[in-house]
Amino acid sequence: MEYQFREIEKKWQQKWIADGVYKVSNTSARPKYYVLDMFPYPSGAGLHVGHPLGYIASDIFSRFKRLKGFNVLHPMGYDSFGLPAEQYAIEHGIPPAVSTDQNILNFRSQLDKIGFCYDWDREIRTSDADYYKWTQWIFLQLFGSWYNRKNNKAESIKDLEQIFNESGNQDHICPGDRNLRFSAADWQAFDEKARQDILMQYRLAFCGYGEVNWCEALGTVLANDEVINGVSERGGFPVVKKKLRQWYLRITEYADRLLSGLQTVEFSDSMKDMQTNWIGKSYGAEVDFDIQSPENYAGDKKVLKVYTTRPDTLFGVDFLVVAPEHELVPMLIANPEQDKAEAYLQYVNSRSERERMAEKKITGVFTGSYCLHPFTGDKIPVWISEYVLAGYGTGAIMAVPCGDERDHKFAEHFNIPITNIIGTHYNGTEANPTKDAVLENSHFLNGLVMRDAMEVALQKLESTGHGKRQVNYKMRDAAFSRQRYWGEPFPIYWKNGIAYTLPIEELPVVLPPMEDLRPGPEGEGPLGNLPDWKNYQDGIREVNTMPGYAGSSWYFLRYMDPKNKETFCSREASDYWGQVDVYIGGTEHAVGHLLYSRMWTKVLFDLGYLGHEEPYRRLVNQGKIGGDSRLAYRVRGTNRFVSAGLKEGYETDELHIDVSLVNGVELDTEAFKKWKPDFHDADFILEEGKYRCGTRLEKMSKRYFNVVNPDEIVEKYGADTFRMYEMFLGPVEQDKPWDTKGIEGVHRFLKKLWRLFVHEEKGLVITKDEPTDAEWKALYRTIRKVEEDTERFSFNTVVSQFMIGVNELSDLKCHKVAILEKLIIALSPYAPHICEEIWQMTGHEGTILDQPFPEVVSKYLVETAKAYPVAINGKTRTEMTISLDASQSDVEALVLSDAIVQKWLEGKAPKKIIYVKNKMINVVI
RNA sequence: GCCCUGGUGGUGGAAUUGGUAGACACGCAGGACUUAAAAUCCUGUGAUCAGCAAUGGUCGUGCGGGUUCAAGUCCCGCCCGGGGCACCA
Repeated sequence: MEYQFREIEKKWQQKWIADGVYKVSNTSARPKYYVLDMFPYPSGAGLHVGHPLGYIASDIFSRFKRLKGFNVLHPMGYDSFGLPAEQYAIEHGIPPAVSTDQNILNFRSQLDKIGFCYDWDREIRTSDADYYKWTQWIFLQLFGSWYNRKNNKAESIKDLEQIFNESGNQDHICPGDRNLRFSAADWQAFDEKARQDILMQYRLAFCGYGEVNWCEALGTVLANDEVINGVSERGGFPVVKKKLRQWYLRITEYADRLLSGLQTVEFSDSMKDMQTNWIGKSYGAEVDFDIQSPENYAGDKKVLKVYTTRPDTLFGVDFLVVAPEHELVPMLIANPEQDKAEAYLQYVNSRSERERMAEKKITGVFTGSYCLHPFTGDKIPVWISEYVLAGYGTGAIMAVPCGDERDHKFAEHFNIPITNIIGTHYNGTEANPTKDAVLENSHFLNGLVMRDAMEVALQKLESTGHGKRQVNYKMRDAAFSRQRYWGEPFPIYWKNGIAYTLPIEELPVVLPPMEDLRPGPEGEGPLGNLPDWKNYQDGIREVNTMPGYAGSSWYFLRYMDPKNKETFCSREASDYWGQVDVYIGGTEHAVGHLLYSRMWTKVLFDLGYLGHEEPYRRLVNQGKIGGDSRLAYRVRGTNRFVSAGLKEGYETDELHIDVSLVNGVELDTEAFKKWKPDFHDADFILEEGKYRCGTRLEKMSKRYFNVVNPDEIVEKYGADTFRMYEMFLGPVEQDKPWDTKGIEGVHRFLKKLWRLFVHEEKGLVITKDEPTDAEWKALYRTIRKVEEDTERFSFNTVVSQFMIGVNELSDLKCHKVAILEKLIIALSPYAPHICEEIWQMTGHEGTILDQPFPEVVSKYLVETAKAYPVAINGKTRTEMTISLDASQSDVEALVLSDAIVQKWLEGKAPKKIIYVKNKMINVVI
């Protein structure tokens, strides 16, 4: 009887569902374990072989933990709001709700074929009203809270009103406007609008004005990646920046806790680095430079505040640079530079922030104005340049060319004289960002080492009132509204310019069905086109929707209690399941999703809805599987294709060929001719009778014809083979190319395993004989490695070890059930179908899923001797088997008596013999 | 530009803490079984030099230096690929 994987897999997938073996209970005597995948956006393209990589890893881990005696929560759902569905609706007239449902059906059928152990009763979809009701509810909590810096936690905005009523805001600096000051009497005198405007500046979810990419021709706001070189990706229309009212989350209030929380979780160091850098905490100073009034200057602000992290370089300032968006720019621009400056501003307005940051070309313009140095009184020119970003610090910098590379290039490019304050540390051609130089030309800082001068400068700035210490974060408050349709509506309506919340009884605010998703008037999203919906009592509804990360910021909580009608997740459920023990997903979510969900968790914790404030205890990043494209070379202007090895002799155009038409690199020329009508008459210049394609590793994408669908692989080799092969490809964390060819090896392994139990003609061949020590050793060595490596997510080496184990047992002709049944329990997380089938065939009742993971009996693994590599001067020359309890002198005597060692010694005495027990021996001559 | 990450045979990769580089597979070559094929099994397979062979020498983990008895692994400087950079998710 052969290994008939199709029958086996279908049979068990049906039986497992019928028996409800994957149902998870919130009450159990077993300890809990929560394994979570980053849930997918259900795109129309379906799954390719890259997607399930992380899902397979987490599935194996979940099954492993179950064998280890845990009550394992392993849910799946869909992040089903998002821009592509909306775009698809605009292009094809199919409503997002419809296409999303179709896509989810497709995803589900693809996932089911792979044999995952998800508890589908807990499935969630972020676009379900039952789900986003609670997303809206959490938004209301954010809206109804402020961050009390004294207590370091979110508190109710009602408490803040009470505080204002009693003592004004003197104890609680306004995060939205730190210059805002009012007394209790002021507060009591304010009208409703004024009070609400102030409260808005404290709320964790608040409204403000922010710049967006505005495309007049399309009448809509564009995402950064929809803008290319200042024009829209669709249609190529000009895109400019425009200020629109936006919702934000005050994540900056959590910056410090997001930083310190990193020390309590197991994320990779690189992941922690990325988050740390994103938060970008820096210590520095704000320095006030008085503006020397230009002729046309009429405003009342006379000070330009700059932010610097290097107050020690205060006397190396040669010019100041302000961001083009800086509020003082219109006042700073002075004749005769006015025209040039305005032309420059127009140019900058056409560029995205990313383009500006990536720009290597130096651009800028002199404003015509000067500031006065706070200590020397020198006149310092003020420039405008796009390399200074308005959102960071004060939007203005003091440029110190001798110490900062960008400032240096700027000074050189515009011929601005450079002051040297670090003596020989500056070579005149390149900035030196050292902190160890002794300062010169630096007034009261002369003679100090820069590192120490910082504190001196800070004190002086503060004591003279020219500046102050300032901690800054690169992180900005998170924009939380989108001018789009396919997202959660806000439970907010506006009246007299005041935002009011809808009563909780009215949640969910259901997204009204729409056919035509054209943008609304004046930069509004499509909901702006629905006057009936928009009107709410005597006000109007908020017509923005929430961004993609709203639903994904708390979904891990809903899985714990997915059907709860009373609350987003009961304290009982969240206290039982607690943190996600292992969270698996791609690094592309390193900063966005992970930081937002960490913040939401902290807010819910502060408000008492959760007992823990870090959502994920351990994070594992899975790599991407790249496509392995195949290329053909068409001789220019002909329909003739030249094989890759001969293409140098021709002028060719390169074309992507569907990978299914190619075996290895050899093109099936007949299939190619049938692929597209254009190629029907193609002819070929062959090498050695074959057409060889070029190859290239790149993103797996329809456009490159390199997409491999898991369904096809499962159909051809089975889910167990597919699961193991995905793991065998390499470390989960690493990016790697997909090459279907190697899958044969894994498939052969499963067939070989099968033959340990079943002979093709004789049927079952297992025996009840007592195993030998060699058999126990082969088994336990495998089990130990499987256990260790599974625990540390090294699944590729586990698959290798299973191959080694099965190879050894096959060589030993071992058909003993005592050995083999332990082996298949250990293998069942990796290849559940074949193991369950064998489990049943060998006479067991019930499922293999709940067996205990076999315990290693270490007496079979004890070694008494080791084959040591013996090196001469670090190069291995021979091998000697020596008892493990040998002493240094035993080893020296043995080694020196060895013929090969003697040959290399050439009669001389060795300088030293290094003996590292259980590792190696090195003879130094 | 900034941040992160990777680079080891023809290919995917292994080497967990500085200690036998290339485990395990794929591919390839040769052989067994078969009328034949498939399947299966066996042998070999980093490069290079010497040798009929057993075997032995040299080189070898992107490049150039360094530390060490010993470096794929640690340090310094470079080159190349991939991801992220706030409205793709």
